[in-house]
Amino acid sequence: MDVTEILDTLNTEQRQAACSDAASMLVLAGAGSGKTRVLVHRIAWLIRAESIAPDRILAVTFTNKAAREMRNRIESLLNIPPQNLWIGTFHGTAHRLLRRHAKEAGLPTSFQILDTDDQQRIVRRLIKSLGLDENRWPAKQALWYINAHKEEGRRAKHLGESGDPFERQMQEIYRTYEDLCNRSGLVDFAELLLRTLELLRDSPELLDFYQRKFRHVLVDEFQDTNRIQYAWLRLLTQDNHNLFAVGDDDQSIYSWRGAVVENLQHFQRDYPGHRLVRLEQNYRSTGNILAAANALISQNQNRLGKNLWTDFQEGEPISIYCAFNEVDEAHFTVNRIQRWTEQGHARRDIAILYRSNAQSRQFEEKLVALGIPYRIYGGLRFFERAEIKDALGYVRLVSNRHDDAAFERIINTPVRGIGTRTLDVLRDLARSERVSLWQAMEQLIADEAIPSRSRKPLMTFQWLIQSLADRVDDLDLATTIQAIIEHSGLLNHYQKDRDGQAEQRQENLVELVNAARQFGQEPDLDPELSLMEQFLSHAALEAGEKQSGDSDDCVNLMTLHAAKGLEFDLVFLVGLEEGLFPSLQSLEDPGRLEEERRLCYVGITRARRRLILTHAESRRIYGKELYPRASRFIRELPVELLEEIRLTTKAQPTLPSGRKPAFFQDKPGPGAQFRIGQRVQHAKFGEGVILQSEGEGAQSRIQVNFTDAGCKWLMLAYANLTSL
DNA sequence: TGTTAATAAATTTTT
DNA sequence: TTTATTAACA
Repeated sequence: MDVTEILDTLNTEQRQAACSDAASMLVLAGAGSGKTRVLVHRIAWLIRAESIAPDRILAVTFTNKAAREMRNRIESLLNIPPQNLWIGTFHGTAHRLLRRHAKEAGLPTSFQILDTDDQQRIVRRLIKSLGLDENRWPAKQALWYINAHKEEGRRAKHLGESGDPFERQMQEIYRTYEDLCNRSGLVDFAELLLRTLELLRDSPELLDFYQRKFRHVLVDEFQDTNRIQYAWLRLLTQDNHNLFAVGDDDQSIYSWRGAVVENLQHFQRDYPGHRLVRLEQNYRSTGNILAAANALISQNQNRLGKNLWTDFQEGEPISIYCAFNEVDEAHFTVNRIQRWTEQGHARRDIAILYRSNAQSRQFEEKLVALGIPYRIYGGLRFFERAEIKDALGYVRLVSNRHDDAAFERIINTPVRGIGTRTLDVLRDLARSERVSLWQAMEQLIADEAIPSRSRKPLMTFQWLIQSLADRVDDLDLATTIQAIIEHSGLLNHYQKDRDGQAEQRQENLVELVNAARQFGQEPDLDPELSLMEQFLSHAALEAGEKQSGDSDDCVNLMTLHAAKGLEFDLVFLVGLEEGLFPSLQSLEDPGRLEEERRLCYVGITRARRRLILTHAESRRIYGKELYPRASRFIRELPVELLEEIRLTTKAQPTLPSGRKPAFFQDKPGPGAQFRIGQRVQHAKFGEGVILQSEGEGAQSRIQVNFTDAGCKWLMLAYANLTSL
């Protein structure tokens, strides 16, 4: 087999990594250094040069998208689809193992996956049923508690006795939640991972089998792994240490979600004899952009260390625009976008990156006003939409009557006269008898213990689900879902236009049937499992596209987190202000601040050719006017790389030193006596010193260095300064 | 049972 | 400011 083509296109370091003969390998892959390339070529190398059977390679990623891309690229590199190659997300792979070994894992074969929304509903309801005050015990907090413990591998039974009443209460919630999930056959995202870890750990035969099976394990985005994921990788590679990890500590931006960057160090400790390769040549950005990124990230402590370089030109300087407020910021940005596209550049190569989703609105408004197509990343995804989840709720209950999450969701959707009181009785009964809500309902109906006014709708519901199950028995997946949507009354329910979304919702339901039909044609389905179950799992694990592609050539708007892994010719990094980016919550904590800085690093390194940073002097946040200082991240960039953009109406005449601009000296009114060096008082900013001025008349602006608020450019006309 | 008024909360989100 | 959730109401 000719393997040169696998190696030809790689640089020295990439090649070292791809065809290494060391068991374990840690690849520190800087932004834009070709990390996916290395992974793909490594797999190709293993198959072609080392004759490893594809089914003995496991490659794990974090997102479905990354997994898909890797699969596609391997296919095109090898020219054939590598059969039985295990490429998938951590959760997808865990799910696959749990389905295969449900019994050993202590799960019913028909277990269902809870997404975050389902999980929160369950916890909220559970807190209620424990008779707790929802204000004192917010579901969100309990959710966080549960997930954090699961991500650390701790079950409720592992938690020690505590004298702390808060801790005790949380433990009880956790215990009850675990109990309920077990009874209903429900598995949340964290549970998928933890369960799989326990499965392998507690079953020596299985562990042995998979250790032998997977001769090579490869991981993408290794810096994002949490404790469970790392423990799981270690377990699988315990005997041969064949772990190939690719990551970048400088792009670790998910520690708040349980990612443990230290896993990079743990790797070095736990895999003695590993080889370490740094990929530092960047194939994406101009020299200036990389210099800025390097300078910024060098401010962080405890890095493994890495310096990006490129063969490309220096390129243009990095621009900074200081806007008056968030409206001006959007105005400026969108004007620049228009200018750029008029020069013949594609919109799809432009991105506006912000710290928080709330910032998108201003930009949207301006884009709409100028008729520039755009796309926002990060809305509801297809399988997360209410109507879709309702429909799937019926499907779930039909296939597993004990699925309490599904039961809760659809018991009164569409409304069928089952009110809160009846539900409370049901929940109490279910809890005290330790049965599912469905069983509680059956019991309640049988006992005739409730008034017939509440009993009747329950019976109707029971009959409905039963009849759906009968009707659907021998139908295929798509027809089943179609039938369920029609006969459950959901379609009818969503025909009523309450919020102008009726049409969209109905379309989505039709689309769901299409999706189900298409799903039946998928090539890599497991013939051992029912199609329905696989479809439901698919819906939970891969929530679908964020948005249907309305137009191909769109300006991209997204958060910095969402931008990781993407690249654009022109990038606007907006809202660079203290308290916004870095975020308010991170200002006090050096660790969190470093993560913000890494986030900024990620943002900068998204840009291929041109990077424009903006910040505003005044910004409305939650209805309050704030006057934030420019972000420290701007100050951390080398001045020589930067170019400040000023929108002056007229060119400023160069004046002999000592002379001040005329308007500055004899402008009538309260501003008359302002001059450079003058101490002034501002209503919001307090005292400061005038540094310089620019512009004429109504456009004239002055720069004032305030004692407390820092340096600001102000419109002289609105600044309302008094001299001191 | 659906509407409305009040109230609270408000980063980031791969699965 | 916006948004979601809940309590009150007709």
